[in-house]
Amino acid sequence: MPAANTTKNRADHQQLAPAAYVILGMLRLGARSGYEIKQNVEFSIRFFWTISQAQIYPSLDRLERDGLVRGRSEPRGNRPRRVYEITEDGVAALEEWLRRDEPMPFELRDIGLLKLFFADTLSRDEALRLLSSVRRRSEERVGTLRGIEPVARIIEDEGNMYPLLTLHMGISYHQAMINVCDEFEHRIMQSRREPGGPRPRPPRSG
Amino acid sequence: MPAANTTKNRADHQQLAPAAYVILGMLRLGARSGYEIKQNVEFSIRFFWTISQAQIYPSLDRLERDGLVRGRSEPRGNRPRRVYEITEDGVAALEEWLRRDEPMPFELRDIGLLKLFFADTLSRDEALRLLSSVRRRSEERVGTLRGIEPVARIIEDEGNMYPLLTLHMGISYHQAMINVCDEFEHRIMQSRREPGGPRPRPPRSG
DNA sequence: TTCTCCATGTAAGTAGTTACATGATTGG
DNA sequence: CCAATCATGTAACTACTTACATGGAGAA
Repeated sequence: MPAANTTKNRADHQQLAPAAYVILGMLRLGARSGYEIKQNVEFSIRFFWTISQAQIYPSLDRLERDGLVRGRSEPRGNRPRRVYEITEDGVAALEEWLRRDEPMPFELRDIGLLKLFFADTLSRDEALRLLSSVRRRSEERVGTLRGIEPVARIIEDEGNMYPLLTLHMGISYHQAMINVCDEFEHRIMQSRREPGGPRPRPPRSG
Repeated sequence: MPAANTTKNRADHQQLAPAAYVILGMLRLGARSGYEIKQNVEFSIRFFWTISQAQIYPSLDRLERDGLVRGRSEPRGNRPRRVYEITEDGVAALEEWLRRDEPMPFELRDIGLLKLFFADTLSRDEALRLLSSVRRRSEERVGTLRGIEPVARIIEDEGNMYPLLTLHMGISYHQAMINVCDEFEHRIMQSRREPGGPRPRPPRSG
């Protein structure tokens, strides 16, 4: 057999960086320029995936070299502009990725939960203030997500139903967080004795 | 007045990296060595915050220089070991951080949701397979989290109730994701006509 | 004219991880 | 005696962001 891939021959279904699949996916959904890809990302997946402008253009170049996208210059007046479309190979690569059975880590970095975890150091009222700011944050997030819903319904009418599903996931789990906050707040408020509340004794002392 | 802070004098409540607050918080909760801090992180906050071993030791050094922790050598037999405790200044820094009113971004990077978002490219059955793997992932997560609950209750009995709260948040929002998956699956299964299902027409063609 | 949007490109920085290295202790 | 655990340290890498730079088009 010929010495096919030495190190990083990515043309033949070697796996790409996640950002590359995002680009392929957005092109398939109708985005055309690097700029539009970034817009779409900001309007849709940014709640569970981000991609910076600086990644997009080099990534598009590479995808074109690999034959997964096809680009052509289409200036707007005098302003340079390059539009892309996904190739058959690109669709194949995208679908292969979607089908691929690989671990899908759920990576969360949440300063809110982090602070909350350590909130026992604070007085009860201070801790409750922190809790309520975490709740508010989720309420706001639910608000923005609900604002996006009409657009997602349009996308659905165009034959893509999964964007709406992921939107519902976002709404639901932030709603769940709100509910837990509320429950906890009520429990605490009921067991209210001394206003302000004493700090708990330090751990490992009893 | 004396020329106090030139650039990075962090002793006087300049803000630290999140990792530093994690270390302070874990010390307050009873962790002692760098090793124990890492263990505790893995057993508790890793679901919404991670910290690699390589960060811990340099960070402890710096905290000690700043007077926020106090360390002393306490070897186990011949094996070197350095134990730390949080100082009053350290507690103050920790509490200042907890009280600080700053934006608390909810940063999620989730390949599962990302794939799901683009799932309309797949056939219906393939998409449903993907959906069910996302659901399974959350089910497993709920399982592990429930497994931790008894420990969190012990922590609560020791006077720290917020770790249990953050644990409940994790359980609740994964449960919420499971529910959304189930609902969607049922809706799809009901509207089943042709087995396998046709691919949706590409967008922007009508 | 000025502002915002469209549109691309890149240099520099950094926060973080992976990987490796070392070695003592404990339990089976 | 072997494996797992305890315990620390650091070099190298890399993925990613921030920041800066450029400039045309269209609207107010």
